[in-house]
Amino acid sequence: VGVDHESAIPVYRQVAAILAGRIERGELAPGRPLPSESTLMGEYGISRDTVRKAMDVLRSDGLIVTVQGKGSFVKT
Amino acid sequence: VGVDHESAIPVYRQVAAILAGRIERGELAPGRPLPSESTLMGEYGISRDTVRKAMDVLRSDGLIVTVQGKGSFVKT
DNA sequence: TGGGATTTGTTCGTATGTATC
DNA sequence: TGATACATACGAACAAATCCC
Repeated sequence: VGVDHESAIPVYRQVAAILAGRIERGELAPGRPLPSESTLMGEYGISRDTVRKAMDVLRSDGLIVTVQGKGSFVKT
Repeated sequence: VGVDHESAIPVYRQVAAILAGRIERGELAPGRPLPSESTLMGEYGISRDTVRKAMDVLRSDGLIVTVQGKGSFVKT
């Protein structure tokens, strides 16, 4: 599963949708950490800024919580 | 020798070039430790993030090796 | 055995600038 | 004009490895 830089859908929304799907399917279970920003940058070949924007969406949707120095976690 | 924050050359690349020069001249000899990240932060008035980016360059160029808890050393 | 100091490793928080569309 | 995306740079917090006493 990758991102499409040609798509009309912004990359950060594509990544947010991908991660939301992984959460919905339980692939990323409640309480578990998401991949780090650095890992996601590598996985999808995108900048940290874009990763963070995707995380902002998930946080706004109440799917994750983020802790400085620790990581982002699927909401329980 | 200092860094120029106004230069078009990123600070981390300037620092990498400075350290590379010190290695080339033998001022930092093979096997010897480089100054710690903390020391370099003070010497050049830059953040740890920037110091580490400079180290990344030197490591990629095969000039140094880094060991957690010990330091970075000029490659022998 | 244990604890403290030092050092590097990893993570998120924030701001600025540039380029593109 | 505004949204998107990348790069740079500074902070801050926590973790892990090493060393020494």
